[in-house]
Amino acid sequence: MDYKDLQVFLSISSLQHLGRASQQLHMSASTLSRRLARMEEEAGAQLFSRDSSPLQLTAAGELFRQHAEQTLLSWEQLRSAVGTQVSDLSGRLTLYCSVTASYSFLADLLSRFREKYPQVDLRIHTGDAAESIPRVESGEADVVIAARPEQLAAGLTFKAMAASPLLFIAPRAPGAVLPLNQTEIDWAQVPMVLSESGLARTRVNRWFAARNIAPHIYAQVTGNEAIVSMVALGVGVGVVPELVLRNSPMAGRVRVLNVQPELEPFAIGLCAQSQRLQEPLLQALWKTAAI
Amino acid sequence: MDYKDLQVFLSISSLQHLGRASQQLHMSASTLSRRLARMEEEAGAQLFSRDSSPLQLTAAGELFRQHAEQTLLSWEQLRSAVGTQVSDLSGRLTLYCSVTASYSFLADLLSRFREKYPQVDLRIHTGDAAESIPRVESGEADVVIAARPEQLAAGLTFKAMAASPLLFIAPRAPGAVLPLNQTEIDWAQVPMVLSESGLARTRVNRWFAARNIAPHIYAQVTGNEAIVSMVALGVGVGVVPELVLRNSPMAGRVRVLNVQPELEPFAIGLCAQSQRLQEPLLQALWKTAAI
DNA sequence: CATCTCGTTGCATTTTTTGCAATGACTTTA
DNA sequence: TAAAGTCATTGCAAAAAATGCAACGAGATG
Repeated sequence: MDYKDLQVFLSISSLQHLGRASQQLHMSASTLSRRLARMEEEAGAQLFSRDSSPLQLTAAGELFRQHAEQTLLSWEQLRSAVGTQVSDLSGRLTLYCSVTASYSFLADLLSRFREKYPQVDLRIHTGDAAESIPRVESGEADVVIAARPEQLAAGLTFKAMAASPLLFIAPRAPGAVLPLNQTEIDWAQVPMVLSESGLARTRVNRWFAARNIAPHIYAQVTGNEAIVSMVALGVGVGVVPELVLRNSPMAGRVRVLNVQPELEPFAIGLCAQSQRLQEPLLQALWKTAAI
Repeated sequence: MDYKDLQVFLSISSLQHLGRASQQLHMSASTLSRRLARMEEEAGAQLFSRDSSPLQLTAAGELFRQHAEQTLLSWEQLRSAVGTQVSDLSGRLTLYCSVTASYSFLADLLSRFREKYPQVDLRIHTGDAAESIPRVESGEADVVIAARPEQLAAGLTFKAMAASPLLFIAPRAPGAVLPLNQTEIDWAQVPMVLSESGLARTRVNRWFAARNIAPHIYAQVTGNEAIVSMVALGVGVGVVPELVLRNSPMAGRVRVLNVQPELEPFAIGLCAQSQRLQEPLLQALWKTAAI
C-alpha cells in the first residue's frame, strides 16, 4: 500500500468515475483499475461495488476511505511539522508558466513547496506558453513550467511532470467550418486558427509540410487559450494541447477531430538552466516536483 | 511512501542497526539504506542521526515513528475489520514445516492468516526439513514451508518467500578439527557432519563430486538444527542454511568458513499441490503469504 | 597506524508499473 | 430490438523502479 494509492482511492471515491479520476491524476484509467484491484487485494475486501455504473463504495470501502483520509492527513501534518524544521532556506524564486499550466500543476507544486519552504519569496508570472523557454534562457525566470521542446536548448534541463496530446478541434455547431460527417478533410480549404509561434505551431507546420499541404491560415494567435475561444466562435479549426482544452470554459462548444496520424503529444514539466540546478532553491523545487 | 517502508523504518528504529534489521526483514542492508534515504527525502527531514554508530532517531524521526505506528495500527485494524467480513471461509488446513522455518516465517504468516480467517482450523506440524516435500506429495500436509528443490516434482507449485545461503561451519574453538588460519582445506581429512538426506545433502554431494573429493563423513544427522550443535561440540565441519545458523542458540560457538565457490543458496517458501491451489483455503493462504 | 565495522553508492539484473489497444458487460439511442 | 456508446478490465510490450552484489569510505577499535 502506497500513499499515492490512498490519493488514487480518494480521487476515485469522490468522483465515482475512473475516467474522470484518470484525468485528475494524470494517469490512464487502466492504471487506476489495476491499482484499485491491488488495493482491494491487500485490504482483503472489495472496496467498490461494480454493479452500477457510478462506482459505489462498499461498507469496507467506507472504512478504507476513513483510513486513507486519516493517514494522509497525519502524513501531511508530519511533513509540515518536520519540513519547516529544515527550511531555513530563503531567497527569491521566479517562476513563469502559461495560464493553463497554472491550472493543472501550479497549485499542487506550490502548496507543497510553500509548506516546506515558507520563507522563500515566490514570484509567479503567467503568460503565453511560447514565452516560457525564452524566459528561462534569458534568466527573467529562474524556472518555468513548459512543454518540452523537441530540441532542448543547450544548458537547459527538463523534468517531465505529465504528457498531453495535441488535438485538432473544430466548432461543435453543425456545419460550421466543416461538415460533421466528412471523412476526408480538404485541409487547403479549411480556415485554421493557430499559435503564432511555439512548439504547437512547429508541429502543425511539420504535419502539413509532410503532406504537401499549404494550410489556409485564417488567424494567428498568441496563447493557446484564445484558440479554443476562436474555434468555439466558429472561426475555424484549431490545434491545442488537450490540457488547454480540458481547462477551457469553451470546451463544450468545440469537438475534437479524429485526425490521423496524430500530432506528437506535449511533455509538460519544469525547465531551468542546468548550471543553476546546483542552487539550493532550484534544487528544492526540483525535488518537490518529483513526489 | 509504502507501508512496507513503515515497517522497515520501525525495524531499523528499534534495532538501531542496519545489518540486524536486514536480517529481520530478509533484505540486504543496501536496500534498507536506500529505502531509508527515500523516506527521508519524502518526509523532507533527516530521520536518523548518522553521527554515532548506533543509529539514533532525530526529533523528526520520533514524529515519524509515531506516524508509522499509528498508520500501521490503523491499517491492521482495517484489515481485520473488513477481512473478517469475507472470511466465512472455514475448514481445516494442515501445514508442515521445519523448526527453523517456524521461527522465521510461521509467526508472520499465521498471524495474518488467523486475522483474516479465524474460522479455519489450522494444524501445524514441525519436523525435519527434508520431510517437507514428501509430506505435501503424499497429502499428509496441505501445504509446507520448504526449501525449493532443484527439480520441483511434477504437480507441485512453489512460492518463494526468502532466500538463505548454504554455509560451511566449523567449531569456533581454536584448533578444533581445522587450523584457524589454514587457507587450503584438505577436505578428505576433515570430518563432516551432514544431513542424511534432503536438498542440503544433495548440494554438498555435488560440490564434492565436482572436485573429485571423497569427503570423510563422520556423522549423518536428520534435522539441520542438530548439525549446528554437533559442530559446536567439535565433532567436525557441517553444512547448514544460514537461516538455521542464525536461529540456533549454538550460533556463537561455530564460525562460518569462507569456502569458494559457495554452495547454491536455498529458496524458502510455500509449496503445495498445483491442482489443489484452486481450493479456497489454499488460495487464501497463498495470497496471505504474498503481502 | 592498521584493522574492523557499518552505512552508502555504482552498476547490472530482476521485478514492477504503466499505457495502449482490445475485450466484454451494460446502457442509451434510433 | 438492434446499433452505438460508455466504462471498467485485461493481454502485452515498453518503461521505470527496486534489489543485491561489490566496491568504497568514514569512524571506531585494538
